[in-house]
Amino acid sequence: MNKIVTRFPPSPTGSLHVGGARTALFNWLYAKKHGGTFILRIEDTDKERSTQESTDTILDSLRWLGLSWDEGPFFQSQRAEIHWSFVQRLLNTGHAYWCACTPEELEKKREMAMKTGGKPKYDGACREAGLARRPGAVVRLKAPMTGVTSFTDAVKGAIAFDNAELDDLVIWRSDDTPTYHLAVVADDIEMGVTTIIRGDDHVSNTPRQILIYEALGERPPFYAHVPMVLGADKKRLSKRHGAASVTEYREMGYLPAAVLNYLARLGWSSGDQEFFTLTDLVEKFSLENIGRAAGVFDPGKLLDLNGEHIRATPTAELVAPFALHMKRLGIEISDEKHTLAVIETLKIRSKTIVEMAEKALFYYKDPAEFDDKARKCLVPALAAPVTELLARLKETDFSDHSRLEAAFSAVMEAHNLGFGKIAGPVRAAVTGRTASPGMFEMLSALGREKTLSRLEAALKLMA
RNA sequence: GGUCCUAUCGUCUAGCGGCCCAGGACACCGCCCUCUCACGGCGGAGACACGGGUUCGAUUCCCGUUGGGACUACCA
Repeated sequence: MNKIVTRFPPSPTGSLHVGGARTALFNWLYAKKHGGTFILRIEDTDKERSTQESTDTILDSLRWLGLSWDEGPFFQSQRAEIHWSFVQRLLNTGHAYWCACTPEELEKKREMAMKTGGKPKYDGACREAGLARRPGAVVRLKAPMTGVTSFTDAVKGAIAFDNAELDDLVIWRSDDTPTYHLAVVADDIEMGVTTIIRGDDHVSNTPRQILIYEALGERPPFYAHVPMVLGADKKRLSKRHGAASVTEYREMGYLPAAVLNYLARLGWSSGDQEFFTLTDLVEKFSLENIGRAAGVFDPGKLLDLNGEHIRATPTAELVAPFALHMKRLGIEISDEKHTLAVIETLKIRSKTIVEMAEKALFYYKDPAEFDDKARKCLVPALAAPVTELLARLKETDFSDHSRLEAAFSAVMEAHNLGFGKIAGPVRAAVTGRTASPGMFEMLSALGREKTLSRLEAALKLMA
C-alpha cells in the first residue's frame, strides 16, 4: 500500500470546535499510526466569513493539543490557479460546461419544482448549449444523469446514490473562484491525499466529489465518515451548549491529554479501556472501531477524565500550566521545588488546573476571611490546645512529617483530644475553610512561618 | 418533500449468532476507608426503540415502522 496521507481542512470562520478537533485527531492518529503524512489546509475560500483571527486560534489550538502537521498550513485561497487548471481540464474534456443561468432564475425554477413536487435540482438548461465564457457565467460539471455512484466507507460500509438524484453542480463561480467541491477535490488530488476522514455531514457530498474525480479520470480516495458530536439536546454541538471550542477548555484548566482522550473515546473505542495516553491512542487507533451513531458530548465525563490525567501526570509537568493559572489569580510562581510540594498536595483533589490554582491560593495568601463552617471550628474551648500546639510547632522541623505528627500527638495527649478536634481549628486557621489537603503534607508545604502567624491570628478570634 | 446515514443503561460505549435474564466508564444512591476535602474500595438502581422475518437459536443478519441526524447553495 502507498504511503498514507490525511488532511484536516478547517474553515477559518471561528475557533476550533471540539468536533473539529476530534476530526483532526482521527486524521492525525491515522497518519501517525501508519507512518503517513498529516496535512493542514485552511479552507478560506469564503471571503465573507474567513478571518485571520480564526486561522490564528485554530493553529494555536492545534498546537496546544499537540496535533502537529507534517505539511502546511496551505491556504486554499492562494491556490486559485491550480483550481482553475482543474476546471480547464474538465472543460477541455467535455466534462464541464459554461452556464449563464442567473441565480434569480434558478431560484425561481427551484421554487416551481418544489411546488409541483419535483426535485429542486438544476434543470440542465445550458448543459448542451455549448456556451462560451462570458461575464456572470459559471462552470458546471456535466454529471451523468443515470447510473449509480457508490463507495465503501470505512466506518459505514457500502453507500450508493442514484446519479439521477444529483445535478450538475457549479464548480467555478461567476466571480472567478472555485466552489468547495472543486477546490477540495483539486487540492486532495494535488496533495496526494489518500484517506479522507471527516464528519458524516459530508456523506451526501461524497458522490458529488467522486463524480469530479471520475470526470478527471482520477481515482477517488478512501473515505471514513465519522459521526457527529451532539449537545445534550441531541442537536449539533454549538456554543449554545456551553463550552464548545478547544480554547475554552484550555482556559478552564483542562490538559490537552485529557481533551484528546475524551474526544477519541467519543465515537471510538478499544474494548473497555477508558484511559488513554496519546501513545496508547496511536497504537490502538483504527477506523474499524469508530462507531456509526452520533454521540452526545458529556462535559461531566471530560471533567472526570481530566482529573484522572492530572493524577497520572508527573508533577513536574504540571508546574507550567499551574503557574499560568496562578498568575491569572495574581500569584507569581518562582520557587520550583516549593511549587512541586504544593501541587503534590492538590493533585488528587483537583479536576482542573483552575480548581487546583484556586485551592492553592491559601499557600500564598493568608486567608482574608473564614467561611461559616470554618469560623465554627474556631471555638474558645480549643484555644488552649491550639496555643500549646503553636508553642510546640515553633520548635518543630516542618520538612519532616513525623515531627509534625509528633507535635500534634503531644497536644492531643495532654488535652485528651482526638485528632479531628485539634485538626479542625488548625485547618480553619491555615486555610479559612474546612476542606484542605492532609494536615501534615499541607503544613509542610505551607512552612513554619506562615503556619505560626496564621495560628496566632486565629487564636485572637478564639478568645 | 426527496436522497442518504443512524438506533444497547440518563450519557459514552463493549458486544461482531449461542460465552449476555447484556459487560465497563461518567453521573446518581448506599456503605467502607478517614483529620476535612478528595482519592480509593465494595454494593445498588439503570439499556438491547417497535413489528415482522431468517435460524435449532437473535442485542448481533434481512425487511418495514417510529425516532434522531445530514445533504438537497455561485457556504464550507
